[in-house]
Amino acid sequence: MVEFDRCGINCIHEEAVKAVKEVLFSEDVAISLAELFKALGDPTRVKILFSLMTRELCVCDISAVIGASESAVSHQLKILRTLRLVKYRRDGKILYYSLADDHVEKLFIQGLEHVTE
Amino acid sequence: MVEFDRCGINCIHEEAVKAVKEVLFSEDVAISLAELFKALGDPTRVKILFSLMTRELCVCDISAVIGASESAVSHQLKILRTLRLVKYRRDGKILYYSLADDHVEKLFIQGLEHVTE
DNA sequence: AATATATATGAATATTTGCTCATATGTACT
DNA sequence: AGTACATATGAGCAAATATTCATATATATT
Repeated sequence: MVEFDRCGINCIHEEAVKAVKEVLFSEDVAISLAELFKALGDPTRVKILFSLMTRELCVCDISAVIGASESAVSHQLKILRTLRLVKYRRDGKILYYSLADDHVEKLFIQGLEHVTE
Repeated sequence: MVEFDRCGINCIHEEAVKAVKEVLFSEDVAISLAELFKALGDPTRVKILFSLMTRELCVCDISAVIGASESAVSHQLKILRTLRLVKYRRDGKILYYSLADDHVEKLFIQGLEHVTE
């Protein structure tokens, strides 16, 4: 077994590093989690999602509510769709967007708990 | 009162827009929330935080566990510190980092629920 | 004081990202 | 078929970001 001695005796805690590494999830999971949080990590997307917590809305409504161009909203909605955070139904020319499930709400509640503390 | 008619009758749902706007949190809260999630939205920081879920670790340990340079880890730790996601205690030359509270764990659990579904 | 070590910080750089503008797609209506 | 409208998409650009490298700071040891 290779000794870990890049730092002095007191720095690298060999057992700790090994123990943590054993528990560590896969690289893939880390990346997926980061992607999810990154999607939530933009003011425009936060506002879109928060708007949708109230009720389903079309792109045009969202644009009016949050004060962003329809194109910008559409681009952001694509990201949220890809991550299955929102879904939509079509009614004629209009697409009504809504939250895909209750995960976003739960994450927002947890997040707000941290932010407003 | 100003009529909202940028789109045709069927597009902008005036009552919906007004109702949602009334409920909408402040711009500041949206930005704070986005900042929090953005901090969680990077693979390196996800790995750092996940490592710390196991036990407290020094910078050097974290670097070894996640396979990133100590400088990179230190830079990311600064961001996590600023957002009060991690704290540290000093023991001589070594700084031991740990999670600031249980918010991160809760957010990760919620996030994983969405990702692994 | 001088040296070594653990970590922090600043500058520089390459990549990513969010927006705008122009254009395309899909649906409804005539 | 042709027009209008709601939304999507692609290219281009400015701003943000994560890393590396060099240097600074803080603590311990001699």
